Amino acid sequence: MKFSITKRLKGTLGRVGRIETPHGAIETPAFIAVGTKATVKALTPEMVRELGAQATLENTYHLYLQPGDEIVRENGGVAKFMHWDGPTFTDSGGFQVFSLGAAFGKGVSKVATGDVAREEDGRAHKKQKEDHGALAKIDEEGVTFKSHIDGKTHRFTPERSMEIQHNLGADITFAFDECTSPVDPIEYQKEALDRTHRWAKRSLEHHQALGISSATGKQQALYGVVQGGKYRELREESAKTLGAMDFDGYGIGGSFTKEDIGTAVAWVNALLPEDRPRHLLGIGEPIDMFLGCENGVDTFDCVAPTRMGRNGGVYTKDGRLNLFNAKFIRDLGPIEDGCACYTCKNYTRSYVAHLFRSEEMLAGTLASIHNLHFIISLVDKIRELMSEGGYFEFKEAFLSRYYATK
RNA sequence: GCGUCGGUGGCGGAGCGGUCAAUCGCAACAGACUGUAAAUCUGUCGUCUUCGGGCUACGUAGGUUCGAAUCCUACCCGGCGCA
Repeated sequence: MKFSITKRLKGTLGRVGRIETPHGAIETPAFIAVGTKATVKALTPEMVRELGAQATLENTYHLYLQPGDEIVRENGGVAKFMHWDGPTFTDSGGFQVFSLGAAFGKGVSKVATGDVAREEDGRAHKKQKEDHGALAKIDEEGVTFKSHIDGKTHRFTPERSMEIQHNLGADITFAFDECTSPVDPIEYQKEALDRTHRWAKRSLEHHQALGISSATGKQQALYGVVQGGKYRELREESAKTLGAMDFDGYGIGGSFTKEDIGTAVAWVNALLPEDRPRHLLGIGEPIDMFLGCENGVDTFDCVAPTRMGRNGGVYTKDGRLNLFNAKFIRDLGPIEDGCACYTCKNYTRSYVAHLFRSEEMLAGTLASIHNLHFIISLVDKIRELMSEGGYFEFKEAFLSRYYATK
């Protein structure tokens, strides 16, 4: 992998650049589509390409459990397996340590808002009662967890995650980390951070020992993952510690409070080596794209566009809409006026609302196309303006319209 | 005509003397969703409300009872069976 910076946004940490991987280049900043189980849900790779995605991000935990990383390797690696002809990333499975461990049954989102500690997500709570507790337990060596599919016990260590990711064969991989809960106390955040740093070192050493991907025969890049929650001293310590290691790039892992995303990213990126790309893990609301880009993030990934899309939520320049609302039943306009996506060029809100109400699969497909196109082209626009000027004017106009009271 | 079973909130369908404005589905209305245990989940869902409660309700009309969606009588309507 090669990374080059072509332009900087004056007075900020922001930069415009290019990541070259064995399977193609990524112009940055860029939004990466999430395809956890080797598919961007509801979309074919051709659709994903057409709506503007430059790369996709798959998941180690999910593909290890199903179909198994050996099978993906036999298929020539995850990109070939899923018929995606561009660059790919794989997350390490570290996030699942959080979502199946600390966050299990507590309704704690990675982006905390308000009284998360006391709120209980009904769905997770119900599942917890069925399954009698968290599925993951952490120790110094790694994580023991139960499959959410069949309950069987498995174990991940940094070394194991690297082996699996080498079998999956993505161009860019991540070190095995622990994503803490936003409600964990600072003492635990510190303990987890130190462990994540030891895991980072072990990930890097094992990655180097493994050499080229057994699936593709290509050299893979490895990103270390900065943690530290909302605490500045921990974030900075993490950036310095990992920055001193020989990673190809860096992931910035959550957990933040919503207000702190921009500041936490700035603390970290001020200290990370400038010549290596940074990926902000799992962040994807429109406002976050601005905060990330001007604070030196090069790539993002997030499930929000596709998950929300499947649930009837769509982004527009005038804010988010819920296509299940009665007011759209007879709305003959496109989801978003002036949008160039396939969905908006060909269908009315009325039609897509009908598909959602009648539970037709195409609903999720059309909404996912629009949402991914929306967020990808937003980041594309940001990249263009960071390079050619007009970024701040655009940001102000966009956000004031997006958040205008309707 | 006789017999029999049944008529419950927008729909389906529980309840069969009190704790019933009435379990539960569906539909409807709104909300949540940020490295995907997610085509998932949550709330509201007779009516009025100063959110304490009030009012009207279980085909219709009477009756029994302290008390009825639940028991009795008549009638109306529907399914089935027999003529």
